[in-house]
Amino acid sequence: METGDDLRFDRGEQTPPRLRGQLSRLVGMTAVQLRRVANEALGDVGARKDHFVVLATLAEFGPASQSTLSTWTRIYSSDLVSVLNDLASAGFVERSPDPVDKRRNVITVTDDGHARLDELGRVLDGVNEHVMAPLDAGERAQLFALLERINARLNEPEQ
Amino acid sequence: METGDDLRFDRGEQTPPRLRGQLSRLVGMTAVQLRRVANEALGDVGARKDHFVVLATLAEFGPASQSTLSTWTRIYSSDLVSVLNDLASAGFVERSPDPVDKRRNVITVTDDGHARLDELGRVLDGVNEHVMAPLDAGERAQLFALLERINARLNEPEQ
DNA sequence: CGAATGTCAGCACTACTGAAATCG
DNA sequence: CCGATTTCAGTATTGCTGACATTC
Repeated sequence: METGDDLRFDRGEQTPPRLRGQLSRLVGMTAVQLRRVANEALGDVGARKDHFVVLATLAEFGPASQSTLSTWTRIYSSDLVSVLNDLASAGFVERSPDPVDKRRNVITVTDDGHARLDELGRVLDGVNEHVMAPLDAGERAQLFALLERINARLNEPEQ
Repeated sequence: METGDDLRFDRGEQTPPRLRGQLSRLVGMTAVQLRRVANEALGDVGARKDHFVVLATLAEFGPASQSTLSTWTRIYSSDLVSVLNDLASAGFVERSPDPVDKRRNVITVTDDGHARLDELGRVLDGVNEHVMAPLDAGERAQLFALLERINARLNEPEQ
């Protein structure tokens, strides 16, 4: 099954030049892999990515309604519901009705929630360190800066 | 609904430091946006991302079986089927049985396929130019180089 | 009334798995 | 019999939309 097979010679991990120049492909492949390793690490401690995002945002900016939390985190309000269900039932946040506006809930991080945030932070720091090991501090800063500029461009009002 | 509302003061697009240091979040957000603009542009001419990937790979490396095409493109064989159905029914590739191994198909790009590849290439080049406009040539090269090193790290045999 | 908020149900896309049929 | 190839069916995750009830 090996000899005379002219369709399976090894191109290995090569990529055609036309594809190599596509930023969306390179970023996309990287994103998939990064998400995979991050989710694996978080899954080991029973968490998901959005748990960390919500806890970190609340810890930094203070209590908020779900709608403001949605704009801060860029997580859709509809998706926030199940994330907050998870966090609340585990005792990491408290979801209490806002006395001055009965449409809203006020979301607050508990002490357990701060501890959880620290735990998830350590997990993710480990992942980041492992992934970025080949880059020195200057290169890491440069990568972040370049990606943030691309991001800013993508978030500009179109045209 | 504005006065006395201490839950909605504007944090704007700020991001907590803990989140700003997460490579997976930054790359993930960038990937989502890049995919969106690329898909919009490709959708305008009735194509999808994988169509370009397959055509570009076949044009560069020559005819191949679906299984080798799968390893070259990193598209799962099961997902390749519908992509090739699209391309074949539009006349951009030919899927003919391999005479020396009746399990395989040989996939070949047609003349129309090469024209289509050029068309999609122009479309995507336009997208890339628009997105990377704020970066000069050196910065673009650096961004690609850094991402490729991260990618190589992620593709290392684990540990 | 119109607008905002939280909730639910569902869609589209993508990465991925499993199994079956055919053939080497 | 074992393994490779193509195909189909289906799962899980995620970004996103629409609708609804409640409240401002």
